Amino acid sequence: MPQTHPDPIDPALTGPQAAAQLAARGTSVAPGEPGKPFANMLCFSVYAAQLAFNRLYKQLLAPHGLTYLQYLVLVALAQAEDRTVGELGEVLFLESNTLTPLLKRMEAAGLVSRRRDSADERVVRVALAPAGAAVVAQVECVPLDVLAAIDLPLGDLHQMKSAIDRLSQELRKTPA
Amino acid sequence: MPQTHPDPIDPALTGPQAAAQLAARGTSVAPGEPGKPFANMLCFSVYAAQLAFNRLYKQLLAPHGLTYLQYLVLVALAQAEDRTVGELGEVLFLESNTLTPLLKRMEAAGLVSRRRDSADERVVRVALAPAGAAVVAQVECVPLDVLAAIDLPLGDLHQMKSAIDRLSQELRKTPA
DNA sequence: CTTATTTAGATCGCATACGATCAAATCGTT
DNA sequence: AACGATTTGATCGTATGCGATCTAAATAAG
Repeated sequence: MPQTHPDPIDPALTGPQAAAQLAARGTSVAPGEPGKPFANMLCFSVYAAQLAFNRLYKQLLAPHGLTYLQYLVLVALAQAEDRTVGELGEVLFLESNTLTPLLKRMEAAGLVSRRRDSADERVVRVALAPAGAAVVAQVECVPLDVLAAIDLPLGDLHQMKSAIDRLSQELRKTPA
Repeated sequence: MPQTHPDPIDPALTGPQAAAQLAARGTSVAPGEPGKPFANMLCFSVYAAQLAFNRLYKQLLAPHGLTYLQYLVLVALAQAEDRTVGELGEVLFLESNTLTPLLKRMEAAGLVSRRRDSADERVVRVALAPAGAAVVAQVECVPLDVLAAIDLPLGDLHQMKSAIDRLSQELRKTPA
């Protein structure tokens, strides 16, 4: 059966794409090349780096049944008796609309426990469950493996982290 | 009706979360504080920066009916006659499983056109549609607005971008 | 004490991302 | 021509993120 491709792309407006060649110097910090559309966009560099980090972590965490965000939650919980959903949101820069479904999945997987605070029934306290603590121990070496995969001087990484954190702070100032 | 909270958190394993205090020095490049679980994780800094960028761009792009990724696609298409799905994937570091639904939504919105290559029917060529070109013109100033919101020296941003790009490259090497 | 306001999570819909799989078209070899 | 392997997108299921809205609990006002 030829000519019946899964997605034939029906009419489709052809359109005069002559309107190209627009500056498009997003978060521009330098003039751009034609082949590399995002060569000047700091935002894209951060975006691409996050994709790369996420993919590398995914490879290392998937065998333990963890996603990167779930790993972050476990790390955050490993350093405290428990944390409320709001406190988790503060350290992760996320809201309950993201955290609640995430924490429910993690609870279903036996990684964390969720409990209403008896003093304030609005508050949900999240803590590491036994299985979660076990997984935390298993993935303890993952960050070092990632670090080992990066062939750059530790000092450079320190500087980079400080710089990115400053940038982050600046970006979080404005939205208000 | 009291005591019937939307999500009561049924049995929930209480669990001895005593297994905390684990090093958890993810992508660690320095010793950590108790209150800041990710103070040493470069990966988290990148993650948080990406969230912050995305939120700021969302504010500026939403009035034009664009998401950040859709904006990136338009920028990429503004600099070329057209691009195949694969070529878009190369510059955006994404695969067809993400791009195809995205491009279909953008086509439905009249932002881009999708066409099978007549020479090779496997290939889909994506180009800027009239409405897409118009939106590109409208959002031309967005990157400068973002840049203006960042109270840091341009030189620092240049350096930061170079450093992040190097990091990105390193991270993309390993997965193979 | 009763009502209005605030606060903490939860819910819903939509838009990314990605692993796994599939279909169609092309290419390479015979 | 024919058939297997490769290439290019598309499809599906799941997990983030987030705007908008909702509920219940706690608090403030009267």
